[in-house]
Amino acid sequence: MKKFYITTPIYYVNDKPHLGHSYTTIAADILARYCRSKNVEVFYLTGTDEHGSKIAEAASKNGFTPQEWVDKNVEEFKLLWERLNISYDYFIRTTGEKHVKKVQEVFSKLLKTGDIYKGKYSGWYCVACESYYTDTQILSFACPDCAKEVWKLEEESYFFKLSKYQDALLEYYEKHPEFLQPSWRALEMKNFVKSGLKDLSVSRTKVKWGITVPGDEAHTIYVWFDALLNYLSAAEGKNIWPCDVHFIGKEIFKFHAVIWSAMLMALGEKLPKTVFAHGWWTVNGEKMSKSKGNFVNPHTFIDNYGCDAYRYFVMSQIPFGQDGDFSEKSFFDKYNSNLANNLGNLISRTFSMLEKFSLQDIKAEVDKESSLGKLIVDFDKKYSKFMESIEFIKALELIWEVINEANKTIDSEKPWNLFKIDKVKLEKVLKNLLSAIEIVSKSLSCFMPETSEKIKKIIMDRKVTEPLFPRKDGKD
RNA sequence: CGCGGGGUAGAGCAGUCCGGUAGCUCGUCAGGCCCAUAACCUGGAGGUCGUAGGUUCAAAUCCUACCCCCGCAACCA
Repeated sequence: MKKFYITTPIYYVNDKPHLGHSYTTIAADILARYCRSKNVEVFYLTGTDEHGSKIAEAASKNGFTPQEWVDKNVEEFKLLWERLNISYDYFIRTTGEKHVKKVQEVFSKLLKTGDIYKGKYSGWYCVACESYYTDTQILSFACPDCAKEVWKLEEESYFFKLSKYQDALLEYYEKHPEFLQPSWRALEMKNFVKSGLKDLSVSRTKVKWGITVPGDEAHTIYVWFDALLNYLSAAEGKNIWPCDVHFIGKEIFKFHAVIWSAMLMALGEKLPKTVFAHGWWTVNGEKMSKSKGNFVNPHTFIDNYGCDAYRYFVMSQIPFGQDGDFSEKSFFDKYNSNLANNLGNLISRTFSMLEKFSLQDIKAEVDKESSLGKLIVDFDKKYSKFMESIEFIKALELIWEVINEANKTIDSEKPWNLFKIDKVKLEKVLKNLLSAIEIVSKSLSCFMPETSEKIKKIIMDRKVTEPLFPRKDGKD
């Protein structure tokens, strides 16, 4: 049996899960479900990143130990994934014993091979923000975040020999065009690597909440070095490395395309087959940010519209990879027009006709001569192509093409007239519609699992008991 | 000359590689239908395709210059 290993990033537990987190996780879920539907054995990994100074800070501010704090916050993520019907196979936490051990093991190994060495890190340090900044980030000796004075400091640090892998990385990108996607984003990464890589500081003396460097208690391991290794530690013993797809947001593309890849090279491990960086959401045209407090809380939309409507909206609103905008207005419009009117109403009218014309016993059968039938015949091939090239929006458009054509067919064939004049034709038309609905239900199972099940049940019962997506009123 | 993405109807986007009647969704207007969740179907209105030049019989599409928006520019996941 083929195996497929897919991951989301591990999310930093200090934030509550928002639109961005849910987007990546839903996308990965859709691909995972698609693969399972093709009888591929899937390992879908998600989890949380639980180390770092910000977490320690927040914990103490709230009167918790860091561990208590992350234990509490991780539940927020698990709850949301449950509500969104996320079918992950394993949830990794970087404070887990197995992961910690793996990270220290890797660190020791690279120390031994010389890919990690002890050196001196120097940079501009802001006492208030407790972090370092580079020359380019500093404007006239002021911290770019809080504008306070910064000081040139130097401290002992372990470094990863990132520079050593510059040429190997470029060669790898060249030989594996499918590795970094979308390709236009890959160009950015290539240019970045070409511009020259510096060795990466992978330990901190000022951060206490982290995995300690084996044999050197004064240092903790840099959170990214720790976090990236989750993909490897979670897979240990499962014989599924290399990973097939890392789904990530564009803001962390570099960490995956460059640092993670170099780490794997240093370890002698294979690189993942694909790293796919999706775009960012704006909200009502504005960037999501803490200062604006405009993070979209998925729960609000799940409460009002349901889990599947939410999954549908985020996938249908923008092509996967590009940036896009989230607004309640567009959510509302899409819900009504695509889900309630097109899909929901198609199901309603079809099954009410079956009942009205006493044709509940007929079986689905494609009329290959009809334009609807032609769509159905070509469907699987096109659908698979879009899913496999991670063009989710195109797969959805294809499904809606069938839905719209089915609605058109009803209008042009006028079954209510056929009922009076041509019962043979009537059956033919309705059988064709049934096969359209079957294929819609089947192909929607990755995107909207609950809805897909509901439609299946409607097909079985030959009866709609309640609307799939009740139309919403009250918004302009 | 740091790197990259983008500027096409009221909104959101496709089309640009491989020039040839400017297309889709939503909204809007008119008509149709009556099976259906006031849903569905058909048609109309609405764009000098960021600006200025150039190549060509023909440019949203190719070339040149410029303007505007948005990311990235490594130690905050």
